[in-house]
Amino acid sequence: MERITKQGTAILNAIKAAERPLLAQEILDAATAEAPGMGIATVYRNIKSLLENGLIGTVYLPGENPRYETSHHHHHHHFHCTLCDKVYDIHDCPGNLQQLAPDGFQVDSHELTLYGSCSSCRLSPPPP
Amino acid sequence: MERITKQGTAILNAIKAAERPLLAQEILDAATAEAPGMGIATVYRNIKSLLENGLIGTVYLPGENPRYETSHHHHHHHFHCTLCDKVYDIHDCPGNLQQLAPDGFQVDSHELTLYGSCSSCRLSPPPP
DNA sequence: TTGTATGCAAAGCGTTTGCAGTGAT
DNA sequence: ATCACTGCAAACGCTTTGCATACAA
Repeated sequence: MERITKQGTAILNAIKAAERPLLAQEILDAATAEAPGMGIATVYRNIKSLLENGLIGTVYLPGENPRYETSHHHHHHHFHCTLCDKVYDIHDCPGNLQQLAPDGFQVDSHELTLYGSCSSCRLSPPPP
Repeated sequence: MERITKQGTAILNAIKAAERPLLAQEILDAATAEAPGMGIATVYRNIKSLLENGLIGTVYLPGENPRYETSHHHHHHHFHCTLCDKVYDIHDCPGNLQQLAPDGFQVDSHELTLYGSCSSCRLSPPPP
C-alpha cells in the first residue's frame, strides 16, 4: 500500500482501537463506521499488506478463523477465556522447549494457548 | 454410523494406521487404497460420527486445516515440521503453566505446538 | 425388504483474485 | 494524468448438504 486511503486508515484504526484480536468481518464492521460502503475484499487486501509490513500480526486460535491485532514486537502467547471468549496476551513464556521433542527433531519456534477463566470472569461470571 | 461398511472400516483403519494426525484429504487418499472409488463426503461424514463417538479427536494447528487422530487418552502436544508439513505427536509436556498467566487468571488447560524440522527432513530435506 | 450409508453434485463459508472504474498523488 | 486502490462479482479450497442409489442388516 503506497497511497493513504480512507478505507486503509479506517481498517488500521479499527485494529488499533480494539483491545483484542479481531476477525476480518469484525474489522469490516468496525471500519465501515468510518468509511461507509467498503467491501470485505478491501479488508483482506489491507490486512495482507499490514501483515507484510509487520504492522499487525495474526492470532490463530484452534478451530477458529484467524484474527488480527497490532504487532507486539516481542514473543508472546495468548490466554483464551472459556467463559467470556476474550483473548488476552500473555507476555511470559515457558522458554526453551527443545527438550520436549524426540531425538533428531529440531525445535525452531512454538505457539502456546492457555485456556481458563480470566480475572474478571472469576469475580463475576458472565451470563451463559 | 450404525452399519459397518467397507468405506467406514477403511477410514478408521487409515486413521489408526497413521502415526500422525491426518488431513481429511490424506484420510481419503489412504482409505481409497482399501476402498477404491470412495468420495470425500464419505470421509467427512465418517469423521463426524467418529468424533461424536469419541473414537478420534481433532488436532487444530494454527493456520492449518483440521487433522484427525485416534483418541489418546492422555495429554499430549504436536510438532509441526515446517519442511515436510507433517505433524507428529509429542508425548512430553512443559507441565504446569499457571505461572505464565497474570494474577487472578486461572489456567485450566493449554495447547502447544512446536515448529521445526523432523528427524527425516534433517537427514534428507524434501524438495522445495 | 428396509432404511442407513454412499457417490455425486450443488451449496456454504471464508478468503482470494480479475477487472473496470475511482481517487490519491 | 497516472496508476494504486477500491467495489463488485466470480473463483477458490475446504466442508457440508440434498438427493437418488447401493448395500448392510
